[in-house]
Amino acid sequence: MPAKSAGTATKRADAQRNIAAIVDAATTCLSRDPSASTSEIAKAAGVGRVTLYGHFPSRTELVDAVFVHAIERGEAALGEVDLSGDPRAALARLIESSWHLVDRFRSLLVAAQDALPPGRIRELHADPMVRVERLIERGQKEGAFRTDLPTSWLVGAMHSVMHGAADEINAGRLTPDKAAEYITATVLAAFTPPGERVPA
Amino acid sequence: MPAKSAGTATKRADAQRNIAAIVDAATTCLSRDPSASTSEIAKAAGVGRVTLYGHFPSRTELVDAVFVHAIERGEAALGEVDLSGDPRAALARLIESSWHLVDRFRSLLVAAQDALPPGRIRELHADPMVRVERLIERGQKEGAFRTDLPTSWLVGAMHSVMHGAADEINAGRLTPDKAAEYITATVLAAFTPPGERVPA
DNA sequence: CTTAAATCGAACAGCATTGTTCGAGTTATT
DNA sequence: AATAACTCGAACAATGCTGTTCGATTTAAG
Repeated sequence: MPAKSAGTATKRADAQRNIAAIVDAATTCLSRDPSASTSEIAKAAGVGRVTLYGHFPSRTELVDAVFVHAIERGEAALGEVDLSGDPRAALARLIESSWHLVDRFRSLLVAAQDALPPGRIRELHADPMVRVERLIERGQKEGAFRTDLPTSWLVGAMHSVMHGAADEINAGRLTPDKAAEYITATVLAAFTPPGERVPA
Repeated sequence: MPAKSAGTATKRADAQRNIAAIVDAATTCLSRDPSASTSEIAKAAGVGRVTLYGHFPSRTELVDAVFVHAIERGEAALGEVDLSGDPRAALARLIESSWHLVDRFRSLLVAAQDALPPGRIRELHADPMVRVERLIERGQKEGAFRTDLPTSWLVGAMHSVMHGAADEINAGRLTPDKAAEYITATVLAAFTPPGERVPA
């Protein structure tokens, strides 16, 4: 009787291991090629294609699971960032952490964009978004960040610059070690209220 | 005898019309869906699929032709922008013009990215890029723009913000009429040298 | 040790795409 | 009006993907 307690259909140990292997393999495969096929992913996971479909009813649901997993890992990392104190310093710390996530998972975002139904991505991005938004709002209230542009725009601008940095690295015009520094300098300047001096 | 002068294989008038119609239709189709099929494009052009392949040997070459055409139109528009005088004002004018192009052709860029061989896009973007780069370099020499970040990074950052604006519009968080204003405010602040005041 | 769960590869059906071929019909050009 | 260029739709082959079914085999769990 596989049902230990009511409702929870307990999977066998090897099944759980394979599921984890598939999600892991899918993460790396989709990060390399957003349109990676299920064959490719199954092979990378060291598993038959049938097994994959045994655990995920469709490619779409697999991509969804991978995306959810990535978001969770991101949330965990971002949750440990100290967002107190001077908003500018806090933003610098947040960028430092966020940047690595964006760089690592941006191709995966592309995969999600043309596999998942519209709106699903923003639904999953909502929580991580809030963290950034809160910090920016606090900075605006304290006069550290400009208020002549909407908070949502500033969030988007920060996102855009990070994505742009990933592109620059891909194009070979930027080295990964300098990225965080450039992003921070650019965003801090962009957030400075008109009439105020840009921090050095 | 269709050969009027040596070498130039003169196409018949209706053929020329159809080619133009195909490129036009492809532009709008690929702008809506970067993975639009040749059937879709042919139908939109009011032309048989065979005719399309009669003029373009492969889907790839059609995408290339569309992209080249778009770049040419863009170059023409940007060539009329006055880039003299205060670098900040000139940049604002350049953004105003560039923005519309980015907004109109960004999906087409996606189509090009996964249809054209790597490097081809940057090859075609080289000329338009120079225009922006020159202006930023002048601004840097005159002390209007920061010099603690590479020119190529600043170019990329401007590009990223414009692309981000297009995303915001797509997501319904931004209206097209405010976009140029937001972009300009953000980029001008981002370009301000550390220690200097952000222009109002 | 017994049983149920999980695995495997091969093979199938279905779908969409690209690019080509054919023959018959239409239209611009001179 | 004669000719060559052009167009059309239908049909074809080749490819690659998704998702499913089959029967045989391995493996975890009580």
